[in-house]
Amino acid sequence: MNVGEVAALAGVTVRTLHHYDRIGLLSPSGRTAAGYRRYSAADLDRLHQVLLYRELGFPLEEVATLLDDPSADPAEHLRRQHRLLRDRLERTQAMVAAVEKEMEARQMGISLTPQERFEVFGEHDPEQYEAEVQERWGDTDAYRESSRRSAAYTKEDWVRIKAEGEDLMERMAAALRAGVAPDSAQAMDLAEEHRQQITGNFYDCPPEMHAALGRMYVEDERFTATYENVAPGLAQWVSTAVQANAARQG
Amino acid sequence: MNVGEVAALAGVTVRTLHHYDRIGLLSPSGRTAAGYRRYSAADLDRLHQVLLYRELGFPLEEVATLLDDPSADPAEHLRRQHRLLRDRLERTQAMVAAVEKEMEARQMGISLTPQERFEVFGEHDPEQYEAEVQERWGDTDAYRESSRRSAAYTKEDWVRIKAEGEDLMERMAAALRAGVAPDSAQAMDLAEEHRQQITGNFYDCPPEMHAALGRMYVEDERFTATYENVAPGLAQWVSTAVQANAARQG
DNA sequence: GCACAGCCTGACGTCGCGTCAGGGTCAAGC
DNA sequence: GCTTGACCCTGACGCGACGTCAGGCTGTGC
Repeated sequence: MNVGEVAALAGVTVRTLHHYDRIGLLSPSGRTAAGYRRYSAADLDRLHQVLLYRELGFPLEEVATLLDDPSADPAEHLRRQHRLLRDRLERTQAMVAAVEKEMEARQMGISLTPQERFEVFGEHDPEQYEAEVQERWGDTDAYRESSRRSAAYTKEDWVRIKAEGEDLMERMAAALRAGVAPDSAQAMDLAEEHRQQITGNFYDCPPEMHAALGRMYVEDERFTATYENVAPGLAQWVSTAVQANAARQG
Repeated sequence: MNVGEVAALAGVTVRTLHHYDRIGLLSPSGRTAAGYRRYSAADLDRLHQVLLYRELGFPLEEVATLLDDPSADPAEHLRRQHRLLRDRLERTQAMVAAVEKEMEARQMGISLTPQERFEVFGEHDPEQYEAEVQERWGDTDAYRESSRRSAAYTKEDWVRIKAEGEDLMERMAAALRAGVAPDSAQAMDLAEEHRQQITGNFYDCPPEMHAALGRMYVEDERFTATYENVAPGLAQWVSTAVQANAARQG
């Protein structure tokens, strides 16, 4: 195959292939009399490896040493790629969860600390800056309160959404006080309404995602506090209802 | 907060913050008398947004226009980030699946086409090279079908498929050890079962294609090794049986 | 008052290509 | 046999997003 064909097949530019040739990362196994690059099936194979490692963030020089390592058979590359991809999957999931948490926090009128927000980036020691931040941003509650107000009163939409959320939470609290079991149909309906509210106002939230969110309500003290503030035991009640609803749907 | 502290908190270098200041992407809201950069909570907020969009592959200039767009409220950024992250999640999952597919294929002695391997990269026009693929790699429909079916496979499917394959191989080895002739009806039945297995699990494999596959078992050392590992002489035995079966059917 | 960590502003280097410029090649059609 | 247009070649410069000094000012603890 010629460069153009390979480029189109692999989804890269011709210039990229030229570059890889120049730096010795991927030199086509043949040339025509006129000097045209000719790529063999083995070359395509190598290109595939190159692109995978590149996608995983390796600098090209490192990719070359990896692929030229004679002690590494293809299966080893597959295993490594698999491991790295799964790492990445985990990280992306963590980031998705972080964004969802932030959305949820906004809806509930609480604001996360900078530490929480940056948690998903780089693996620094979470303890390290905690004291300092406390000192600088003052009492975290006050800081949150100020953020809450500014966030709550800027947009009208926001007010409506928040009102809907509070209305639902009130009805959930009422159900709890009335002794409705969290795994009853009525509780699950309320949970489903909660899911619909998220889906309608924020992002598509399938049942499993909702279940994960529900777990957060009891695991994260700030969410717990918000619910407990409305009615004691509500966090656990909602969490159970949400998960029961997810199980019902799944 | 000073640059160094912000840098440590956010997991970036001081130089990066200098850079963001220089290009006007993130200028700290204050400076000390000595010219030290001082970052406020709002600056951290913006930095967080910047890092998220950067992670998602946006060039910095575009990040600036996104964040400076007065018509986009925070919730809109969250929704966009959420959408993009979920896209990325899907893509990564597809890549993981592709690597797993390659691993399983290797173990089963089936090798994938370059097209299948590159599928996960860039969204090139699938029609574009169809003719060429047809010419070079054989029947397109068969390969497309293979991709289609494989795409839907879960991990359990793979386990099952692999187990079926191993079971059949074991019975073939037993037949070989029992002295069953490779061109006997019994051997041909086993070969036919092999063909059905491919057709059921991967792609429609008519007898002629199966015969070609059979030839590969002795011609390609990778396939040969897989079979010979189970029982000496098995590669040749299977190859003969497969071709006898194809002749019987044709 | 001094050591030493931390901050500043240039300014040049690097990586992974993008993007011309200037020129040869190849298959098709007239 | 000649043109046309798509494709290929090799420089060579440009660019984005920083890394990495260099040379000098600042702020804090002993």
